[in-house]
Amino acid sequence: MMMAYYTVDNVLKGKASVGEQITVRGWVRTRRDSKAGISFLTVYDGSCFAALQGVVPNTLTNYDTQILQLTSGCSVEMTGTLVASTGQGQSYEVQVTDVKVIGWVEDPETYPMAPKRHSMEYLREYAHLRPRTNIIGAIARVRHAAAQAIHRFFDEQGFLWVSTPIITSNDCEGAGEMFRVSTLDLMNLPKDHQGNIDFSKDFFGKETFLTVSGQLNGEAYCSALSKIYTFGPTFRAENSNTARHLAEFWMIEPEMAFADLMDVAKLAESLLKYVFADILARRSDDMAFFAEWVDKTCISRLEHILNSSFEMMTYTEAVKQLQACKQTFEYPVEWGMDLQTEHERYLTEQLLKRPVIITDYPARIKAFYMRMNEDNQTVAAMDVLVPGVGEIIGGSQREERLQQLDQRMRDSGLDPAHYGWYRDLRRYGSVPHGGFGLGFERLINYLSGAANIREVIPFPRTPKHAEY
RNA sequence: UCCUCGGUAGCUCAGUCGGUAGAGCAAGUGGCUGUUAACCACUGGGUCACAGGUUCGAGUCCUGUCCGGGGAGCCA
Repeated sequence: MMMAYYTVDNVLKGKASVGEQITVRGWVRTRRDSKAGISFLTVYDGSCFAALQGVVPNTLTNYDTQILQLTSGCSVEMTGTLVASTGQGQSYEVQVTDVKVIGWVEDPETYPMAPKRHSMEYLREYAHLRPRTNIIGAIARVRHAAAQAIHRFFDEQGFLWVSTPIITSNDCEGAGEMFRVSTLDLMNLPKDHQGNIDFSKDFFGKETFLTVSGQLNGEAYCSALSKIYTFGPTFRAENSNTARHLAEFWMIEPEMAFADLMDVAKLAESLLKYVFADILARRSDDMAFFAEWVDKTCISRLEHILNSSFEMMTYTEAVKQLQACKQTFEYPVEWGMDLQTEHERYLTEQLLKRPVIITDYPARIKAFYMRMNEDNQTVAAMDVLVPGVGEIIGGSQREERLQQLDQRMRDSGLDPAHYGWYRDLRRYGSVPHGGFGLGFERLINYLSGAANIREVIPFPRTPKHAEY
């Protein structure tokens, strides 16, 4: 007989017909025995949130020897006839005629993924087994769907995906500490005449690091192809121990030519809305799970956002609002100071209760490449803040005027001579342009309601943690 | 890195005034059952994070180290 393999998702979506002989392969979620002479075996394969229920009669030859020994986590190949289910909770089930055990769980008592609720902290210690749980599986599917949606959005909008380098010699970007890339022998470092490490002997002949941002390279391609974006890994060697920082994370950085800050803000809003709508439509099963077990509001708040526009507010206006409100803050609010987390939270979570775009920050607290405004005090920068996660996007219109750029570099303590190729972009056919960085994991955090960013990347890298 | 709270069974936790250990879940066995967060009964399961100290006696008090949670800074 021809064996027809199906994923659980395809079976539940009706791609197999009732009465058909089908085979699914996956892992046992639960086994429940009935004295009616049957066992219920639910099998998942990750293709969707739901598991497929098999009804296993005790007449199978391996019923006593194998079926009754199956525990959560065992891998099986289950064959039988697809039927409409008479029980509640599923539309289809399989009248099983054969179960092949592929792999046993050697000791069910100490199998780390017991069929019960585990804490997120516990699951994190088993990063190689946690994708077998409902919640991490759901996050993995949502993460995949969000990445696909982002690529689709940009493609539809005429943006080209540019792969900017992961190893870079761009230093002092002001975006944080960098991881060094080197092949030098740490036990026997080459030294120059002054006794400094001689990096001319290193692999690239100079100091190199893992990228903290693809933006500067992105600007080069934007200055020729008009609309580009990067989507790749990013590395920050900050000693950050929070629920929203990783040492290795993924970032999306669009860059648009002939664009001002308002164009950039509009792009950010339409990108986020596109992804929200897409996830609600395509991963409704996983979102329903999040809404029931993780964050009751995670669906309703996305729907609400889709029906309203983002709030926009200048930094100066935000400072006024914070000073006028009755809330008492640990840190005082004063024009010229960076907004503290408590301030950002108040604005997005209490005052507005939805995403807000803060624009036009004081030049002193922002990076050198952001474009100076007419007032000569603020720059055309923007941060998108969302409830629960905080800053999900940071972006700006870039300084396209060479003189102003050089001045901003010197004011930031940087030597323009070290930025030759970046300055060239302003010397040859410079155009107004801008873009932003979207933290991919922060986006998944917002979508799923997961409280910690370490749950939304498969193998999180944080200070002192690079296992697996 | 700073502040703060914690580390006790496979997991989540309780443990009073310092007197050698408890529950729920999970697991095992049996019962019941077209079940689906199953239910009922019984059983097994402990280097109380680690090292030192105080004490007749430490899960409990003190010191140090390691690890984890929450908050902050850095930012996406």
